Amino acid sequence: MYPVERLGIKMAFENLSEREQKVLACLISHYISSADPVGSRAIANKYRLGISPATIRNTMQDLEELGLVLQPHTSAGRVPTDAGYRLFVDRLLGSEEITDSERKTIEEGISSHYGGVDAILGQTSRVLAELSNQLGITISPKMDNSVLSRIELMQLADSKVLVVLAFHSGLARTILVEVEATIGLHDLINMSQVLNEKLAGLTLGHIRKTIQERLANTTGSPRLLRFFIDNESDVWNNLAMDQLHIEGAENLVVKPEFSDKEKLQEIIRLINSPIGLIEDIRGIDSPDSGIVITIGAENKAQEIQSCSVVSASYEAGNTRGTIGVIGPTRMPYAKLASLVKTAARQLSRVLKTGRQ
Amino acid sequence: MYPVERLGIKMAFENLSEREQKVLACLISHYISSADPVGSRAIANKYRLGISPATIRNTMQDLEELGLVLQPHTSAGRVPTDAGYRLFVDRLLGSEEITDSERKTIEEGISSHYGGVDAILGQTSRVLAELSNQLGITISPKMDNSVLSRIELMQLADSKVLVVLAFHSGLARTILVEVEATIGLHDLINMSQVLNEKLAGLTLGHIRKTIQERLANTTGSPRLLRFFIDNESDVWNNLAMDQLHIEGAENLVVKPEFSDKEKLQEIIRLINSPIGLIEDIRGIDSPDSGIVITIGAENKAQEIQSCSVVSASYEAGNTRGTIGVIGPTRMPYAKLASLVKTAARQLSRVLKTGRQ
DNA sequence: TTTGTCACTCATTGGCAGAGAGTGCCAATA
DNA sequence: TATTGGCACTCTCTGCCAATGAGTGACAAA
Repeated sequence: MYPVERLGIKMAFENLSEREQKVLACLISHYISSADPVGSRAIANKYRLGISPATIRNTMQDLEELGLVLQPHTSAGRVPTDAGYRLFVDRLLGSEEITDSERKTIEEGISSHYGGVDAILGQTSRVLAELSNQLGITISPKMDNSVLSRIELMQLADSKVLVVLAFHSGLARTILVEVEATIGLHDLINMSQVLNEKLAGLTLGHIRKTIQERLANTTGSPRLLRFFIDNESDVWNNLAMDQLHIEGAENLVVKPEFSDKEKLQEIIRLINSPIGLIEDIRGIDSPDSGIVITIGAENKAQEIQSCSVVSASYEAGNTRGTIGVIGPTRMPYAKLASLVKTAARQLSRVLKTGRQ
Repeated sequence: MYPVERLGIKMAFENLSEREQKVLACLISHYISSADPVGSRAIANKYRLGISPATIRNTMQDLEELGLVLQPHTSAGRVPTDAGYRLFVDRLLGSEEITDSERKTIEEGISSHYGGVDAILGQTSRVLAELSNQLGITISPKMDNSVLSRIELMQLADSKVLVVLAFHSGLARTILVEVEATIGLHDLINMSQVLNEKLAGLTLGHIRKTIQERLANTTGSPRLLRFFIDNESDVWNNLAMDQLHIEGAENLVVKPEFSDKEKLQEIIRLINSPIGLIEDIRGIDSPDSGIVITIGAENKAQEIQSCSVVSASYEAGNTRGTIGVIGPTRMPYAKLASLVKTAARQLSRVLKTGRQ
């Protein structure tokens, strides 16, 4: 309640006895695979800690007072709380290397693709979902920091112009614009050149803010220019929206945490229109590109407050993106951490070597 | 079993008495909204047919002998069979107009978008899912029949070339190709021009078959040419693969037909990698662009044999695509038929008027 | 041919007892 | 003083049984 008390609890976290740590670790390990409340006897039998169930019971009572575990009901075993997972992840988590076959799947799955960065990200989220048995997510390189490398205009049949924007990060986006009439080839090339001169080399964020002045005295197709300049068309804001790929909904269906249909429906709805989720996950980027784990209620998005997110960032040109997995808080953190880390590294490598 | 018998049953279908038709129609209507086996009393009470429950029971026995309904167990009401739905759809289906608000949603949801045809199709499947409360699906215009309107090469940083292909149907696709080194601007323009001369105006199917001869004596970047010509790179086959958008998985979660988790998982897996589904749904295109309904086991794909598909085709340039909804056989066919029909019309209109 | 009635079937529900898992507490122990 | 074994207690889960109720099939009457 009061800061002082919270501090007290914090101190207790630090001062957990060896035994309490061990019991907590065993309990969580066991719970992660069983999904059932863990009793003292189960721990005593499965892990040879050299202490009796009665002692474990006493220890578990202490852990419960610290808010690290809880009992669903009086005569049940214990289940970790968010705080328990937090402590486990921060201080008790061993490293668990991925297998050779998993590494191979990552290297083969996350590889150059003529579909470009978008296709690679799609594949990455599929690989993450498959290997983690959770939701696999990828967020495109932060568009606002992406440097526009080229902009090209292409006349289609009728009165349509296809605008192709290529970014240093390797991303390419196309936009279809309706213009007044067929623009002459010469005019189009001319306009392309001017646009490149005025916009190429700038970040999208920069372009968004200064587009009006930059294109103020430009000549060319009025409708095309208006499309670029008018706030109403909202092109630049839309371009700046990062893309999110989520795969693996089928993995959640069979998890006991989602046996409640309402809950399952809610999260599937979130997957299909993940508005807001991007900022939430991005917000937890670590500066040193390490693994970031947010647990349960630590997540801002309402819908995933009983889930955890294991994420890492990757490099793409001069900007970064984020990948990760989402699943119930009961997840194999150590394993997923090394999975996500390996995948992020592989993704950075693929995007860097230009093998894409 | 034998053709003769099948014919017998067919004849019986044709010769259903007025009363049998009415009872079947009532039974199906009721079952569609209740999802519970329908008893004779329920029909007698809800629909004023002027006959007693006992008579209805007799009629239902006849319908069961014809294979149009069945009893899950002895003391239960009746449930329609695939054949029952088939007959209902073919001969008893009234038309049910969509509401004004639904029409409005369709017209606003399926509208021009600077994301091009792909974005419009994505929106269409979302609108279909939302209004139908089932899965909404769209299949891109048949690529093999799509006429290539322009092909453009664009030098990116490093040794990458972005190939942009625009089709008459309004679709645009980009491909990233790794080349030996930076190609001079002049060479690139030159190559673009040659490619356009040799390929523009042809269907993708035509290009696939004749690409080797067509580009045989072309000069330009060897790696780029090899990419286009080599069977190994498989570009053209991949380009020819139609895109499928499916939305609305959240709608299925709460349907009693998918209370079995295995079943739900199976269909969500299908949604995420719908290999084969495209051909199945395409295969049922009607020539006259009307509504096509396939029921239960009529579907080829194993995973949707307890589902029905309501589909219609739309026009895009000089080729066609398909849209529709998928859901359990227990679906409001009349309503969905007019929904899909309206959506297909709107989609054709949007793609035609060049407002995209 | 239609209808009312009656016996019969079968899924569902609620109550209840017993089993089992697990705890908290306490006294004995090392 | 920390640990342990024992024991009473709590709570869930399962199976069983009877009652309920929806629905049918069959048959005789209208």
